[in-house]
Amino acid sequence: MTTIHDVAQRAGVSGATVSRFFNGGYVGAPTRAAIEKAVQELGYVPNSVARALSKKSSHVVGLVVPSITNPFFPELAHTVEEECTKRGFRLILCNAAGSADKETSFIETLAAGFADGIITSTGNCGQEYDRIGIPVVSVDRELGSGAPHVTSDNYSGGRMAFGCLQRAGRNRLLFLGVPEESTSQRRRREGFLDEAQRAGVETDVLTVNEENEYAGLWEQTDRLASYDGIFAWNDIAAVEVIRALHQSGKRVPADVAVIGFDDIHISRLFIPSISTVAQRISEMGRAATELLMRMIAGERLVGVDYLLGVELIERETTTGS
Amino acid sequence: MTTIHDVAQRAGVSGATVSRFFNGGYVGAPTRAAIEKAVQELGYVPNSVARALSKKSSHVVGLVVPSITNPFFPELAHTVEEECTKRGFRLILCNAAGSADKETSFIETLAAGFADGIITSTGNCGQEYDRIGIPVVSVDRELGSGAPHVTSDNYSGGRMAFGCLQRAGRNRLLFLGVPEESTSQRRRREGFLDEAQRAGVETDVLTVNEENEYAGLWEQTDRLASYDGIFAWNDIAAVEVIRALHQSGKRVPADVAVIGFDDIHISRLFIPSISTVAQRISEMGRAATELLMRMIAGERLVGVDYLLGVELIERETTTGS
DNA sequence: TGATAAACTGCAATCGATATGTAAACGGTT
DNA sequence: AACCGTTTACATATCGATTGCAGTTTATCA
Repeated sequence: MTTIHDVAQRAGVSGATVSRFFNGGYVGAPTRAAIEKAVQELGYVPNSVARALSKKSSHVVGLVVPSITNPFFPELAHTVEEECTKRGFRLILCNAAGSADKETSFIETLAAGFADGIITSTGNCGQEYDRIGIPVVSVDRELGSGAPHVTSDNYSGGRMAFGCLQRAGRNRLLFLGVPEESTSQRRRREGFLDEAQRAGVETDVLTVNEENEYAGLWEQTDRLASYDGIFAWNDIAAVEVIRALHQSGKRVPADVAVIGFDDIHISRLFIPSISTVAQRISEMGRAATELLMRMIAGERLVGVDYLLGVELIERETTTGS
Repeated sequence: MTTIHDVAQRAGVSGATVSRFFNGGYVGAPTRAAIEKAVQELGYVPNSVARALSKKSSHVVGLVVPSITNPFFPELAHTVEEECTKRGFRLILCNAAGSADKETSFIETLAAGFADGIITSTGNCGQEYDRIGIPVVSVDRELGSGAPHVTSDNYSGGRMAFGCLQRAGRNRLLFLGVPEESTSQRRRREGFLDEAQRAGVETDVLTVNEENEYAGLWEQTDRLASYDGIFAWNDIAAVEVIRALHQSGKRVPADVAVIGFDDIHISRLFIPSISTVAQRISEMGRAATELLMRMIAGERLVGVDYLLGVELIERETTTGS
């Protein structure tokens, strides 16, 4: 590995001068030329680790996600990435894959100079985020800590989902979620159940482990088929449940109406197209990035949270035939 | 930020001893206890950047992907992640998002101490990888460089796809790809076309920009409907084309049979389920990680490439109905 | 008991880059 | 010739941790 000193030696100057060459500072024209030549010849690239250690800043943002196979997070990552790039930051993605250990390990690594800030959509390690000392913004989930968060109005979304199924004339309803309940899921469930209660409709709750792509769902097809309306806590779960119903001979939406949450890309493509409560994913990414950038710039943001509206999108899985 | 010296001071020992405490070395029992206590009280976490600079190793692997919205890459990332974790490495994901600039920037950052090795599935910057001086393995695509690569037998896969469509009695065939042709796509196309020629079946080629989720596809529905068999170069493209056909009133597979490539999770779930040439994604991740680990351990691997077999999976989009 | 090895600990150099303080050289003024 | 502000460049300390070397203490064995 060629270092700044190799370049300095070759150009006949000191390391400090080479450093200034890269970071803007007084460097005379002939010296500049000599350094350029040396850099060229040696193929020198500044060592970002050493630079990060010295500057205590890396122009890198870390995005921690709980899953990478649920397309919601890649879609979110995509917009965050764009926003970061626009501002001259690079984004690196860390998949905690549901493990709190991995998450902690990522947080610590990122905080120790690898990244200038963290955007997280995992909520397992709330207290960790408090003591790491670099800016943190959470998106989609709320941390216990004082970090700003950007979330959708999940509660209203849950209510909308109920309304949609009700208008489709369904009254044997099921909420389908996962056992480890995030704040997002809780709100969606509560909105759904509150509205159902108000309307006097009884509703069941079923949780299925999402490990192994909701494999557990396939052992429950009989039970699923005993409802005529299902609210899946996200679109991926909706896809799985529609497939399971289809497999067991039930028709969607004729026999069972299904509505999801998120509005990931596949929901529009699926046949039948999937009704869902749309989160404004790109807006979430944009808002989270903006908050983080302000914090990195030195603003102290506490209790500055975004609550984004959601939108009911009625497609084929709830609208008759 | 608390440093090793804060801990040392509080525990009444030298920094070196604290370092040894963390890295395994001679530390007496009472000293050990004192350090443990100090670490506890201060909430000290070793700074990974400083550690990486000193040790010239970070136990981090970077995975560079060309896209994150095509689930193939998240699925690949998932298996690579597992393999890395198993070996005590962390994986960070870098999405080049089709931009060679971003890719270069990631490579340089990763190479300059952030990562001990790189697994890449982007082929835009072949020559970059040669001069960075850390181990590189490519997967799914081939770099121009001497880096080991792990690829599927795309050529055979293309032939299988043709065979499948032929057995379904189709003879007005289309290959659907993207304009920026990767080595993978080229092989698939060549296998498909060679076999078609051998069988005396004429075949068209259509490329559609995948930006904006294949938006261009929707302007070509008439053309698509003029074929009775389509080989999409990957499953996501297959999903899009099936949706476009469905939208324009064509039936799959009755009117047009469609086969994809990859066997991502959604292919099995889609209705109709999508026929595809399966890549052994987890095997690819495993092989790539293993090669990289051997290189990190010091082995010089040149010309050591894996060519993994593919498997035809006939589902509903090609098998009558 | 004395010799020798093993266990333990600290000092200081090092990783590669940045930043501060210092100083030389510039043409021009007094 | 002393002084000016400005530009240019170097020496050196620093970031936070690791590591070789050396020194001290404790354990082991003849």
